[in-house]
Amino acid sequence: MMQDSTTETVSNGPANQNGGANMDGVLQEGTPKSATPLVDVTAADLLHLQQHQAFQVARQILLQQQQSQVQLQTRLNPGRKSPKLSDKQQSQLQVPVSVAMMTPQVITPQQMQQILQQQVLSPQQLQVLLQQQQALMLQQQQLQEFYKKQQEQLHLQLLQQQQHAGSKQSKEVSPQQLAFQQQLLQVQQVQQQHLLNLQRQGLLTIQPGQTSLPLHSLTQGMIPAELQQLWKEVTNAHVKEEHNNGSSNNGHRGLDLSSSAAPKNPVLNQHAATNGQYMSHKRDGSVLEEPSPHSHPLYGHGVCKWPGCEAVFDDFQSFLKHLNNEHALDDRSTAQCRVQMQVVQQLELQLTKDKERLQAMMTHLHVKSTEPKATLQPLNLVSNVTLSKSAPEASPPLSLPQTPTTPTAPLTPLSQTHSVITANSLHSVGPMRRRYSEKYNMPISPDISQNKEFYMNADVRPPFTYASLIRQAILESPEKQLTLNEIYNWFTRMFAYFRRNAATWKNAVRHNLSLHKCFVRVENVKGAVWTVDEIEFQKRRPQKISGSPALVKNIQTSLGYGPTLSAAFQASMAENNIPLYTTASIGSPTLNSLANAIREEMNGAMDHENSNGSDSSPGRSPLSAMHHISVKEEPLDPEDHDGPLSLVTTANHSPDFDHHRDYDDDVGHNDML
DNA sequence: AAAACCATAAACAAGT
DNA sequence: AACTTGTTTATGGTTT
Repeated sequence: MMQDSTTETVSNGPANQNGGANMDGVLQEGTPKSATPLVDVTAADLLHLQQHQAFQVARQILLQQQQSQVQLQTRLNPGRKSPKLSDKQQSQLQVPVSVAMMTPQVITPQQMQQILQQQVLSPQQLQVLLQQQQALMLQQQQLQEFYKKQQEQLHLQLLQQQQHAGSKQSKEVSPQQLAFQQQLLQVQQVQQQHLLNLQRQGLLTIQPGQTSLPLHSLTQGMIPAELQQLWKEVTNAHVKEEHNNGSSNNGHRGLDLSSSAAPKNPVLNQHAATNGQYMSHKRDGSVLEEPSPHSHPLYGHGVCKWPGCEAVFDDFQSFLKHLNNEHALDDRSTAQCRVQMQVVQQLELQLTKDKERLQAMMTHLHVKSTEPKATLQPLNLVSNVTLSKSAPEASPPLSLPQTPTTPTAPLTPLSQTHSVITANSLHSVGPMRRRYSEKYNMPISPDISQNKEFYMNADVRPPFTYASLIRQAILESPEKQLTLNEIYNWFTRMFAYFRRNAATWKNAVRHNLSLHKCFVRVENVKGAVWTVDEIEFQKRRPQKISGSPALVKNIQTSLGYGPTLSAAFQASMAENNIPLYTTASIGSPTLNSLANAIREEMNGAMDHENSNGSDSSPGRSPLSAMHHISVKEEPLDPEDHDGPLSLVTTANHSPDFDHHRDYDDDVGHNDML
């Protein structure tokens, strides 16, 4: 009694972990405005639209990085540089895009290594992944292309305006021009930011001569004062350059992308020196000696590999000089170093993300393969998905036993409804938000059945209440009765999620059993078993869809925000939260990501729902909806018997006639975990 | 705003 | 003594 007074340490554990763990450092919604105070130039309206998108993208990244930077800065320089720094920093932050990007890491090398180690890829997977990456790069390149075009257009417009205005003096331009120039600047800045980001993610290779980026990188490590100064120079020079450029020739501006920030070397344009054949005009001054290691990852193909440098050298000596000279130990270099760390980090994340994506895709495809049949033969599907589960004695009851629940709710319509939940309905999202509460209770079984594999492997919390699940467990049993332990086992067997935090959910199960009238305890020879009183169960107030809102919320929060973010970004953010949960068979990580994807959909899926009044399947889970969505995408998939990827097969999933016994044993081990 | 639900945590008791 | 099984109570969050 007394001794227990100390609150259990466990208490805060699960809840907090689930809920708040990852979200702190990640970006927060707002503050977009500050980044792009675009002036409206009617002429550029169209562009705006396009640019806006680009901005969004860039902004997201920036915000994220800004945050972490500030955070870190404050952590690193609590006292010393603080006065100056914070000062400058603020001004930096004010400059819409300029800086933001220098963000020292947040990941320790060890963490990274850990990540790496945990990601075990088969060669095949790796290959696929690589392909994916390539595709990504392609995308990025296209984006770059797009930027270029934008730039050109802007230049043209600028030119026109100038001509009209008739004045070439940058200082006395019309308000319009000013505005326009501003905009131009911003656009360029954002572009650079974005490009830089891409670069850092290793998605974009900077080519020699593309000084803009390097320069930008340089900025990263600079002392604020210096930086600001430089920024001014650059921007000014840039503007002028633009003017000159515009007025004199628009012909060979082809790839002005670089010139925007690096007016100095118009000659060195990226398209020129792909192979590093160029002589770099980079300022190379005095020669400092600093013994440098022989192995130089920083030197390759005659090019200085220092991030953002790209200087070209004929011989190694020159390079060494350059290295000592340009990349000596100073603020800038260290900053760049940090940046590089971040690059690595980014890559890690990217890799993780894509890997997960890949596996999710595979998982998805696999699942999908079983889906179509569902559409065709709702009932069979269950056994289908359940595959091995050709339970001899219990086959009929097990598949869709819940029928009993509501005579009013015919099975077929039900399953049909399920399949109906397709992209269509999804898109129709509309009016009603959330759940289709009303309606009776649900046959969650179809959902469970259909998503069985998913739940078995993915560390995703099933969107059902404990009560529903317990009921399901009991109903699935041959005799419609289970001991507590058997119920436990069912949970662990059917849901990866319940293979952890046993204490928590088991308590919840017990609690539910006791609490709800619908669960009746029956004394037995061997002890006691639990049964379900359907009537009571039905009595309960119309349940909401997937049970606990808390659950859903939980799920969603654990991943970041769903709805509004672009898929890409969401992904890129989601990865921050990737749990490294390693479980059964294949890839729990994958499944996690699958879950992510699904969750994305969930937001939508859940919304539309109520559309169908006739259906009486409130228990539908978003997940199942998701499933069908996927099915929808590829309606015809006739002979996909086993599914293309046998990956998903699980140990559990083998034939299990007397599965009860089997699992009880198996799970027994797990339980000890 | 209140009621109904749900999830969690936790104290306790009785049995093994 | 340590667990397991059940029962209750309390708290906090969400939906209707």
